[in-house]
Amino acid sequence: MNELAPKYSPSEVESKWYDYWMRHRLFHSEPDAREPYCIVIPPPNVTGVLHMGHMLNETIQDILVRRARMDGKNALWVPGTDHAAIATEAKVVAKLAKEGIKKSDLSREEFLKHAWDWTEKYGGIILEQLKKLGCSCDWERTAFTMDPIRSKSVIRVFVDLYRKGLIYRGKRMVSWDPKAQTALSDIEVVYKEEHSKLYYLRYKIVGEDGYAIVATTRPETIMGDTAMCINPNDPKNAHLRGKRVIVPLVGREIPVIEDEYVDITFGTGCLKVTPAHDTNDYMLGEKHQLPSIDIFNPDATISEAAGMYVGMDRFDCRRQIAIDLQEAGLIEKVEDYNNKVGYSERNIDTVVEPRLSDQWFLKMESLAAPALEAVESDTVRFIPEKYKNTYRHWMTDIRDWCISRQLWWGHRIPAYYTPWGETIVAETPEEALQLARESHPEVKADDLRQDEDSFDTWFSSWLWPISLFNGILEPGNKEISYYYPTADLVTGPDIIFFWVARMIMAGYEFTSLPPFRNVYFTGIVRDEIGRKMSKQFGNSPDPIKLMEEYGADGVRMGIMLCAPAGNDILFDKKLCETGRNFSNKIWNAFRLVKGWQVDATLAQPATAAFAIKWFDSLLSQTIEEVNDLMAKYRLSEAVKVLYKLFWDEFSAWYLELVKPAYNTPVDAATYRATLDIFDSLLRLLHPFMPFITEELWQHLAERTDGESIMYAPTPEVTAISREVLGMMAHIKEVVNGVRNIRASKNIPNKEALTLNVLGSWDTAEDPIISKLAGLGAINHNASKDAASATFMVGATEVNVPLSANVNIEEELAKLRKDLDYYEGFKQSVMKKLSNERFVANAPEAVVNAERRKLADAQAKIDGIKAAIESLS
RNA sequence: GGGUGCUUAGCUCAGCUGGUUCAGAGCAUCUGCCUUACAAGCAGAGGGUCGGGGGUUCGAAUCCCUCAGCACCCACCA
Repeated sequence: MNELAPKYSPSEVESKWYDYWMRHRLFHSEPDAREPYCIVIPPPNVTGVLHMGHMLNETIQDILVRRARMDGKNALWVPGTDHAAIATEAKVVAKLAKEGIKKSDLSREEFLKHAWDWTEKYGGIILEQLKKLGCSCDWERTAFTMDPIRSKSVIRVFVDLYRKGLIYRGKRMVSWDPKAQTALSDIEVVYKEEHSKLYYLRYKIVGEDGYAIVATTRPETIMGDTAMCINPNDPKNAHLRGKRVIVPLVGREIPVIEDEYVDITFGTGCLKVTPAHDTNDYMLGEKHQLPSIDIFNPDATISEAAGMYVGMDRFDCRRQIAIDLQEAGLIEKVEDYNNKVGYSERNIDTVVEPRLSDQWFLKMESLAAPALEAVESDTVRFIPEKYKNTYRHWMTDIRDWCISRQLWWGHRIPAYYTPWGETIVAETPEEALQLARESHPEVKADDLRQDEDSFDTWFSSWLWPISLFNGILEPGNKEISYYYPTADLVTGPDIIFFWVARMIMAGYEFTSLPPFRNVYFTGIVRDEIGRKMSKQFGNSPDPIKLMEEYGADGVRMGIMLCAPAGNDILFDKKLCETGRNFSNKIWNAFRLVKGWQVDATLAQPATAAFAIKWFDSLLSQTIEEVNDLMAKYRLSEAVKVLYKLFWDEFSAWYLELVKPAYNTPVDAATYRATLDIFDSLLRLLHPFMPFITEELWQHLAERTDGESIMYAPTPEVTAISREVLGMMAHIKEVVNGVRNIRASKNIPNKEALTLNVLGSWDTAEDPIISKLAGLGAINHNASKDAASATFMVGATEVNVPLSANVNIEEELAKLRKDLDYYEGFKQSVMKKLSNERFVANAPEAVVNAERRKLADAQAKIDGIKAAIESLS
């Protein structure tokens, strides 16, 4: 085994084992008698590539799935991708533009052909990347939100909701993305604070000399003004009542209306009303029956209806109109102003425009009620809990969901318009035709016109946990009955409304059950200076390169070491280095053990027997701790605990204790026990570091083809001996004392030292201490050696006689410093104990602990004093 | 404007139910070691009045109030 290289190189190992797992279908799950454990992947965009956010997410999911599998559950992780309507369509449009093709020149079918080509070419790249990371997804179940089952599910759900009366179509003011030229839902608008200008415009009062001054941030919309509004309770504008004013530059006469909506304190208290381009103005327009002039084209250039600046971009128009107004003397003043501007979530450089259009909506109120209750009652548990508040807030004030998009890439809305103006919603054109013929038997298929719009991406992904098991089309089938509700959902808090909330609603609406039991919200991955990682900043390291550099296990460790649930994580490559170093540590510990020669005739040394007893206790204790942390989803802490166990306890203490001298064999019992311990450690680590653990596990025992550590059970807690743990703590204290002396006096490890104990302890510890501290002898109840270095173990003084000259002053100074510390400590304890109220009120155990502290401190002080005396 | 978090060592953060596992970890720094498992390593060391102030309590990093700073989410005020 010593032919193993001194450095672990992950690359071949990783691909070898992934192939092995795949070949033996070890990720595959079918319903059986075991308890199910299921996670559905938050489907990444089909044409996306892996970024650090995914790395975090998928690593966590894989840890949970692998752990559940080793806990004996029938674990299933279902992978898949999302068609990502706007994002993908935008990519395809951009690609076509490069080739000189405009979307508007293509038919719907032609465009979709391009989009599918694109999907086939780039789709699934991200899934291959997940394999590199070690994700144990059941690839035989890979799904796509636009594959036949998922598509049919979406259509069926729409028809169902329509027939339940929860869907309506209407002309509404919606947020419009002028670049993608589609409507958006409210939550797809991202507001950003911006420095802008507040223009004070002069509206001439008809029949008078004066002007009414209106403050606006959007002077380019004046062509759409159809009224000016004042507050009826505003004395300073009372003179405008019933008057008419003239829109500057435009010259149109508009009425002055009154409405309490207007804020008297803002600007001049006069508001220009542009019903076509502002949500509030739209409401005012409806209320006061004002005409509406839509001055924008769908791409937000100025339309014919504006009558001027036609064809100009809205922002160019704003600049130009400001100049023209200035020249015409129609600007009173311009102020700096900060306001919030809405951007399109998917085209983040595009300012959305409120726009009146026909859209499809889903009524949310009845859907929200059970979904809210589920989270409030912890039927669906949020981790961390703080997101319950966010969720409640949104759910109690939920607005109807605009589900139609003016896109081609997506599920086309199954609504058919008849020549006589009826709307028929049906799953297929055939069904629609049949329904149409009930009233008009003569109607032909060509007479029905299908709605051009498609669905919001989230209108398909909200069904994901159900549709993956075909639970919409075949409710109650074997798979959905077994795997659903799924166990855990792992996702980012940024899509709590987009996805999580809606899945819960869909769960109750279509299955009467929650879609999952627990939602683990990860943090947002940021770079080392706190910026969100994104392509725009170019601050996201390429995960594939990271894995090449540090190994998938190293990267997984790196990201988990800094990923507490719900807190943002500042990712630093250095953590992957820590992860890689850890892999190497495991590798080398293994090299050591496998390099030992075994001599079956040898008796087991007491040192080794003790070490095994101690480590078994420690292992059990740690398993308990890790179980608890895993149950609380504190994965990051679990990882740290295991890291410490392997590195600090197993490698630095245990292996040093059982290690035979160079070129001497080890006894069989110790060897066996060490392999067993190694086996337990590998199993504990496997969910976090699947590759290296599988690689080393194969060397521990013979195994048949197809066996894997993946299915080795999580180690169980056996006996924990407080006594042995206590002994080891004492041993470490003595050893550390000696090592400290060696370090400060520059004594090489090879030089054997003698220990004079001015007192005694269990001599069973002595061989262990000697081995670890490099001692020649330990003398109990010894007397003081004049030339020696001193340290305290508890209240017992320990001397190390030194051949070299001892600096008495230095020793004394050290002891006096210790003395000061313990005197101070004793004072504080005494103060506590002399406080009657403390003694009366504190629990007895606490008081007793304080008394013990006092006694210990006193003993220590006496010991130190004696030491000082003997030196002076 | 409303809400939710955060502030602990130079940096990034743990610290769950107040009390000897309460002042911790990793990284960084410093010292000494290429000691045949590992320099991607080993053995040591230094470093913090737990953001400020107040309160509750026998006892506060931990609970409450308040101030300051930061972050995020939600909200139609031009």
